[in-house]
Amino acid sequence: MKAVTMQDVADRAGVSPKTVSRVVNNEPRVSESTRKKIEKVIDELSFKPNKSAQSLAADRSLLIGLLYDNPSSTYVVDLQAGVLGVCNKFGYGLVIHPCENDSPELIQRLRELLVSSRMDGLVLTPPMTENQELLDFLVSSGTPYVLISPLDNSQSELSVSVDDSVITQQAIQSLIDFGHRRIGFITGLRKRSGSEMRLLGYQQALEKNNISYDESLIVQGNFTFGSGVLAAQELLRHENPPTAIFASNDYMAAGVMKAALQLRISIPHELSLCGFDDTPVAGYMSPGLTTIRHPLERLASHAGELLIRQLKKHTQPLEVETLKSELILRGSTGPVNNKTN
Amino acid sequence: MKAVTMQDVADRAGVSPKTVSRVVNNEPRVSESTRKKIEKVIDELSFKPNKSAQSLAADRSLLIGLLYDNPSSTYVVDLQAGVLGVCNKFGYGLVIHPCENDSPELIQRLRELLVSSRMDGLVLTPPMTENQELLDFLVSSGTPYVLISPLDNSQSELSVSVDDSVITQQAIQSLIDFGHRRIGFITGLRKRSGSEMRLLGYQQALEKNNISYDESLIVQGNFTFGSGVLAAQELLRHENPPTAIFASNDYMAAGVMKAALQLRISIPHELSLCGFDDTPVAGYMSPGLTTIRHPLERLASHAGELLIRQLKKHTQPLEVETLKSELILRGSTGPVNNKTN
DNA sequence: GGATCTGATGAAAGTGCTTTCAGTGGATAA
DNA sequence: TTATCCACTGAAAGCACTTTCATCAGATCC
Repeated sequence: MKAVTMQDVADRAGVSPKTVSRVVNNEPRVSESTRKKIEKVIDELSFKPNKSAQSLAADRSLLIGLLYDNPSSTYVVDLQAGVLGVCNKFGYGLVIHPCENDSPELIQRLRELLVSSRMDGLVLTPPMTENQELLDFLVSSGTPYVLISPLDNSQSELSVSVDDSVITQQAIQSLIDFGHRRIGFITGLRKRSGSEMRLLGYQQALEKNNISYDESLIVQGNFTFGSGVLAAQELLRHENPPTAIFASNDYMAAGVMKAALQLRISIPHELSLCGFDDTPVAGYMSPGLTTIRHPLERLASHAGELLIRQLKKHTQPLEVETLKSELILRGSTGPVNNKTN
Repeated sequence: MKAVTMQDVADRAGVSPKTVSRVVNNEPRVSESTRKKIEKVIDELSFKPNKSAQSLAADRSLLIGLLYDNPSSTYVVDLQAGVLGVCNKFGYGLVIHPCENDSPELIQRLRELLVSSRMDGLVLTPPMTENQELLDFLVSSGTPYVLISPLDNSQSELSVSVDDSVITQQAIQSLIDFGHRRIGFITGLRKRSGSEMRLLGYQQALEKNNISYDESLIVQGNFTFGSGVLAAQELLRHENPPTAIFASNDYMAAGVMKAALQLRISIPHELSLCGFDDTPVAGYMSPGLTTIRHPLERLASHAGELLIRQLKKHTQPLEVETLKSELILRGSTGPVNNKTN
């Protein structure tokens, strides 16, 4: 089962290896006729270029890296799926790199990875997208990268984003439409722009509906189940408790559900609850959790394609496609229960 | 920032590139003194061999593949973490390959991947571990592989396994110790050996405690939330319903919880519930779900190491370490409620 | 019509490592 | 002592591509 080489193709097509190489790499300066001829032979022999040889000769690895630091495995898997898809499409390999954004060794580790894997470019996800030290390092080392960001960061060609504030506003609006006026908000880690954008969306929705912003309804969480429980307890023991709670992710929402159960507050009759991320938990809770779903896989594939097109020389620029997040309505939200009013 | 080559090291150490290569690859026939000397230079220059060149010259990619087809993303991420760890340790790259075991194109896709990525070996996970056609293909194509299997499949050096039956038996025993005698069992997909092993463990536990096996307490599920709901409904409407239910995974257990809620059956007071896998859901449900945790990451790293040692020429065989699954007790299981008796 | 340009093609020289095979010198055997 | 062996080392030839640069015919120009 000896592998077919470029030389084999060249011989069969009656051209030089260089011309085959031109066709393989989509280079110009090949007459249409010889291109067709060579493509035919490539097909017949089902020739695949040897990646190692390509890398060695061209001094590029045909590898891109995906950096993430996210406790939600569904999030990670969706990202991977997206990037993997484009990688396959363009003949690139994917190097996955789970990391710890807060680790002092982050950059050192990455540097090692960059040396050993020689990745041609990187896709960064939050929170690394906001790690300035990291970004500086990448720029200084000349590593191309693309960000998947929760900001509408249209600043550059370098990022793909969905605006968390827009969809959050929509979710809050849906609660308001159900008649809720006092809506608790559990934040994520405040330093993350995603958290800030969600809070912003909340504020915008209130403003739009002339509901005054009550600081005491905003409780700090840290994206974990436990923090959701605590935050909910605080909110639900409020002297004038909210009739709805928006949690900045599903895990905290699950925490709210637990707290509500403990306090014998029924969802959605006495309390409406909305999460964020549409993790499997959301569907498996009782009642199902109303939540927000980002088109993660497509975001990731978009980011990957952006990166790869930037890396390849002879490619058309990517047409931009608008990606929309979705509000998933389930049983955890509903009309305000009037008996309490 | 020109990269350091083997030649540079050779020059600085006053030896030939070949000797440096010997040191890098841990080959024998190098005197201790020159080995030390070369290692010193490698350190000073922080030389890393160029993977592409290595691959090209030695005709091996230094890549291993991880094949999985599992809806649980935590499962997938744990596996990846395990294999990734070993890969880094041994200077290998990891190619992740989510696939569909039932797809007729599975083998074709894999063949393409094998051609384009030239992976040196594969780690297979269930259900691919039981896909004979796939295994045959791998053997015939001469691709080394290692299995992560739920069978105690000590048949070969080629597999790493934990015996699902043992830990299931333990879980059922714990229910029996709580006084349960009628224990419902929701199976997974029956063709999977993991499912069979779990059922076997259930049967063994009953037998050991002289509890007769009641076929009507066994309901078929398919690992999904929905199937859990249905199975639970069937069990709970049984004329002589079980006081405890074992679901073959957490998702189905979540389904049971939902069904119980609908039927106003309280967990754990009126019904004990045990899941399998210890996914995040288990911790986020109310009450928390008693479940079983496999040491997945370590299984995966073990499998990876087994594979890589097999691939590398100059390595010691791996000492076997016994990996144990764990029963995680949470609020969903408890003593039989005597008021119903 | 000769000079110049241009698009298409190929020859040759890398790319950084491993392989194969040929030494080399000292130790062991006869 | 001489033949044999063995541990250690290196020279040279790849590996399958890409790069650079040269070539060459036909088109374009004045």
